[in-house]
Amino acid sequence: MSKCGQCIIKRFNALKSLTHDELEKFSDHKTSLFIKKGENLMTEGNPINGLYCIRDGKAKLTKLSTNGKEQIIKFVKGGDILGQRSILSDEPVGLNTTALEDMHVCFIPKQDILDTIKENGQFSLNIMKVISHQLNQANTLISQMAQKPVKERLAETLLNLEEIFGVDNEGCIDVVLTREEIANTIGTATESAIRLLSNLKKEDVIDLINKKIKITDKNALKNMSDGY
Amino acid sequence: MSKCGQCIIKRFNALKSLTHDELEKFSDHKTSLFIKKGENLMTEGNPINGLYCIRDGKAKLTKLSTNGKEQIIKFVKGGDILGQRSILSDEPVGLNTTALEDMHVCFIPKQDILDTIKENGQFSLNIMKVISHQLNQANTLISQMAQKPVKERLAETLLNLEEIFGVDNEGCIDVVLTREEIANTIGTATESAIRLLSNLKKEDVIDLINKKIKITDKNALKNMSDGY
DNA sequence: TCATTGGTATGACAAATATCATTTATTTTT
DNA sequence: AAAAATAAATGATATTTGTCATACCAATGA
Repeated sequence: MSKCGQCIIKRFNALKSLTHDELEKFSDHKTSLFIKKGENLMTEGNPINGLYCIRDGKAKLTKLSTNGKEQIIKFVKGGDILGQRSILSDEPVGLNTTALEDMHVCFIPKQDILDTIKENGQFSLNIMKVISHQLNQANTLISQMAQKPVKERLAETLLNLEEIFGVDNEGCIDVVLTREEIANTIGTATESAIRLLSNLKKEDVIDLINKKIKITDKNALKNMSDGY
Repeated sequence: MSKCGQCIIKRFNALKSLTHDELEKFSDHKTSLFIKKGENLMTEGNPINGLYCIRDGKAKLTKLSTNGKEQIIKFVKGGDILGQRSILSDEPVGLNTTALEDMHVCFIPKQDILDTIKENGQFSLNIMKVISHQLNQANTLISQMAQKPVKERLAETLLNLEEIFGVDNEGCIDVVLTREEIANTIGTATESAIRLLSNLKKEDVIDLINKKIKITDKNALKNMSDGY
């Protein structure tokens, strides 16, 4: 199995402040796992005993609401780390992590993480920064969900998706989601999401190519997301 | 000014893991401030240079959405600490903190906090726990805002308010909010909030006494918040 | 005391969104 | 390739929620 020291993923996340020795320890203890599209990496309510570092692939983080509907809270991709919140607060996992495509993930045991947090102040601060940033994003999302109508939330979501996943060589947002998943992201009925996407296409703001979405008028979307 | 070592507030929050020397340092550097009802302790977008520890009083944490409406994200009270997210992520303040009644607050300079985080692993972990817990709550709220209809969100909010602020000697939720503030918490129009409160009173689930709300049938509210 | 103000309440109506039904397209299985 | 299953699209309609208008009430100050 490859060494953590050589993994380029670590350059992009909180692991970048680790010393050589700490990386060696992680390397020795880590396990590598492969998750198939549709499978769960973590499940809401379950305990967790380590940190996951995504080497490759995309996933949705979801919550099941009391009425049985799935709410997508967040999307993650290669370079993101998962499980830190649950490890730190010593609470069960809060969100389901479901692979949107086949994933390759590294697992680092909880104790190694906690030891390193105590020893390496900079690593500790980096992890805090990640969580702090996530909290800020979550607060923003609460406000948007509560205040914005569905059309604005859809516009916002499309811009977010392009921001997170980038575009493929045809200019399409580089992730494949079902209409239902888009609806579950913005918190609306699948039919409503479909209708609004159709409207956006008619208004020449987006293009629907195969299973992917291409933003053709980003400014229009930005204005729309702000209610203009 | 009183010493941090004697402050009972510290028993209830992340400050409880501080050593005697650390508390002394905080004591020497801290300043005490009084915020009148309606005034802001922190303002969205502003930089922050320390941690606030609420000794007494209640506040709402809000975000102004692009359409100019206020969204209440969270309520805080004596014993809660504020500003840790912003300090740690080195980002501007994310939420306005507005006093719901006169407040007494202690301010501890940022550098003291950062020094202590590096030196005291347990304090560091406690702060992380606080933020992690907040992130979990925020994620839950996203799901509720996105998936639940207004009536269920109101029921949920009333239960939350009683949980946070407790009840006074008449059994009323011990905080005074305007109808507009309740509406801004659940993300609806003021008139809708008023109407739904009136309905709840007619259904004998709550009682409206002066400016306060008394939950008279908690079970009914719980069921309602779950959509039954 | 009266007048003014801000918060609360309620009705009438409009707009947004969900639900149900049906059709069409796309993918998967046989 | 045909059949079956799943996903997407669209119309019709019901429900929820927001907006506007107006009335009411309670606190406050001249």
